[in-house]
Amino acid sequence: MAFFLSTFTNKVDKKGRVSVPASFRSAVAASHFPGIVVYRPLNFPCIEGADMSFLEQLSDRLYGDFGPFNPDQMSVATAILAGASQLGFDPEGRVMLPAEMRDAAGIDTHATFVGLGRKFQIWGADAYQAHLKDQLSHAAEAAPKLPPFGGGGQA
Amino acid sequence: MAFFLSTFTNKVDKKGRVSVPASFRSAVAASHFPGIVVYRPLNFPCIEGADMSFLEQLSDRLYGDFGPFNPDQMSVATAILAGASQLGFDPEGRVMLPAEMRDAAGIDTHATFVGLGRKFQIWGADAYQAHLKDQLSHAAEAAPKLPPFGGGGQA
DNA sequence: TGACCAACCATAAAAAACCATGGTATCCCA
DNA sequence: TGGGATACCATGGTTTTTTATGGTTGGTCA
Repeated sequence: MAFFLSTFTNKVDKKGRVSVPASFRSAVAASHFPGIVVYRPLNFPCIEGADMSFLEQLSDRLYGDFGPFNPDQMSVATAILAGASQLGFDPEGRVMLPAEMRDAAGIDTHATFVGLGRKFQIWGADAYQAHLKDQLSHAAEAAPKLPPFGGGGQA
Repeated sequence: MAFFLSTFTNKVDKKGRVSVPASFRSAVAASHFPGIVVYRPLNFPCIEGADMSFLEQLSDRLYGDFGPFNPDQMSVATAILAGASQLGFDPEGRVMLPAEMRDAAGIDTHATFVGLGRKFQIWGADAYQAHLKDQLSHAAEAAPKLPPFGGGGQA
């Protein structure tokens, strides 16, 4: 499955087009759908995206963990999957962000793409600066509670 | 997974390129991505690096142990993955260190690669001299306090 | 016809590939 | 064992390609 790293800030032109970072494009190139899938996360004022198989896996997991007729599952599936969009690349590797998502995320002239492993986020450039600060201080507390991983050291 | 040993100091040219030690290169050669992945550790003024599967493992482990929307998971993922970069080798085995990382680590003209097993660090050559001194004296005190490990005997 | 959307073309900046070189350690053979 | 040849590695500069970005054109649907 695709893997996303690093942070990139690109410009949104007046037609709403944004270049998807080249490394993100090549990450999803192998996928069945040649583009990205975006949705509104529940907990942050931003857009989240991934390749198609990530959403398929998320769906499978919801059904697997809760069963197909569980109310919690249904509400989460509706909130995420029903609002999702497939965005194809134009010949230059750009996408058009849906207007409602852009508004919801407060994306104006500059969009920041944030690689988070199997998925990524898209923030308004200014909002992300503040968010990053929060996350870093939160991570300092949260990191020791998380399971250790390779290298034998603190990451 | 790749394994890194020894210490090497190489020159950084004015374009920010550094030769990755040959033994580090061959360590990651088997990996899917032909290059290294670097990120800013939380606790030291240096750069840390590993092969791609190290970060994939970290990411998948976070997503596996917690739901995909857990706040602790998200903050750590943001701190590490969003600040990470994939650095591909040029045909001569060099990488371009991102400017912000070079600044954050105080790397000027000479970069010191420090093998630490599953991962490695990159320091400014001068800063590393001081750091090494600290670590050595600290290790002498810390070693006896470590719990015994493998083989059944005292280390 | 007018608004919207998708492809096309152009350009400047940044990144990657290419080519050349000097030094060092290693191998081979007399 | 000595000396030359050789392979490898780190380094520097130049060229080519990619990427991000802006504008323009053509088509489509209401």
